[in-house]
Amino acid sequence: MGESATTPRERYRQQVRAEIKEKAWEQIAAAGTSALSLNAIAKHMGLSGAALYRYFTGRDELLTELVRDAYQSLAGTFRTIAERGEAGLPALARGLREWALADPQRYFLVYGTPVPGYRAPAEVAALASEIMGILLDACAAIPVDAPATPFETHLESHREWADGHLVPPGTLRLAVSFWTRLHGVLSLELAGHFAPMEFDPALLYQAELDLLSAP
Amino acid sequence: MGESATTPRERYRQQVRAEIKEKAWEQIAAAGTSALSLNAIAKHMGLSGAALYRYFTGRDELLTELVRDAYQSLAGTFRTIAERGEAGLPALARGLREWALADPQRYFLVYGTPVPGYRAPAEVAALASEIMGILLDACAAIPVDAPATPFETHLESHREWADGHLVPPGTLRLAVSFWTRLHGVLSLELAGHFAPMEFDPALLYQAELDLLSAP
DNA sequence: TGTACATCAGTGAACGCGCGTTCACTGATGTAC
DNA sequence: TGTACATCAGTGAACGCGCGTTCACTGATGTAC
Repeated sequence: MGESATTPRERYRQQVRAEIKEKAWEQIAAAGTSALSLNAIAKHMGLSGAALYRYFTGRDELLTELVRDAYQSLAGTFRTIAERGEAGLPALARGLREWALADPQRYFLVYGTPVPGYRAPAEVAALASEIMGILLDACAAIPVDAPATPFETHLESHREWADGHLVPPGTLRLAVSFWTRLHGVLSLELAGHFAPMEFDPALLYQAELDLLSAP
Repeated sequence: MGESATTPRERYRQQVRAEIKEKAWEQIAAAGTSALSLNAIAKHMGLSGAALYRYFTGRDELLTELVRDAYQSLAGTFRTIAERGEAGLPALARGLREWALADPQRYFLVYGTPVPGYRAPAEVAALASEIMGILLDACAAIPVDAPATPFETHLESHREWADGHLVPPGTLRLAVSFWTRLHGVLSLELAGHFAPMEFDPALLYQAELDLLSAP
């Protein structure tokens, strides 16, 4: 329902498009983003390579859509948490971690090594901004001290990017630290850098979260 | 000197090998690791593609050597700082940042998105371990509290990886946090995720460093 | 309900490309006497 | 110092491969009357 207005043909189209993307994710998971190939996807689906051009104008459009979907997925996760009213930092942190672990390659498509030439689709900036906005709102509920460090002082004159969110520098710093610290743990964990050490990354993640607002 | 025993031919060989690697880095910087190609390197050097097989058994060996060089470069940076006797955390942090900014793609080769199938050369584990060792030694100079958080308690029974370094859990946690927090800032910065916000990442980096040992 | 036409998913052959890699070879550089 | 031989850097052609992409086409599915 809600899609009942679409014709069967259009429904079929969307189904195949979805299946193409699904196979694309499988391929990325198996051999990385650079191994993404329309021909290989087609073969996996029992189609000729040319058939996919009915659904995507080319490899670039597919990749761009995957990136967009990845951002949308993370933004959706945050939005859902916020709408449930449980938008504290712990809830967002848990959501972020679950989202990352559910599909590491999706995480890397958003936060991983950038391909030097690649330009993300415009829509992505808005989604990234929404994610930051939800995080800022959650941070605004936490009391912060007056600006003390040089960075916080610096933020006083560099916070136009937080437009619409009337938050003090301490709050901005909290949001940024939330982001960088949790990302630091997640990316090293997902890249396998903790493997030689036997500790549980989940506990480290929690510890970093706990130290955020209780300095 | 020290290499004066090598024949001119051997010297030439090493020179060409070095030039190949140089061009390889340029190529990686320009279009990412996945774009690394022996033929393209050869063309840039005015050689036929086949000529490079005198210097590397294939693309894989070249890539593996670049990875090894990257690790060696970071380990060397840390080692030099430690040998100078200025092995405090601020010195290591500064060294890490300079190393990362000097060549972002080299940084990403070490800490970036892993290629699902790829296995790092064995030598790399030893270098990673040396890096961690130097960091642990620096952290050992800083007084820490008795284990308080679940993560620190957990570390008491999971610290065999720090063998040879007789450090308390609080020290291990400090080293791990140093690593993850600074990496969090660096990787987001180098990937361009701070671009929309106008603040200076260097100040954030410094702030994260300052908050490490003064919780 | 049946026929005539339009739409559109998918095919298969073809294109040019750059890749990694092998191989028999040429010619310059070094070594032994 | 000069000659005979071995070493080795680099060539150029060739291999098979998979890639992205285009194009004229077939045949099934939907639409209009």
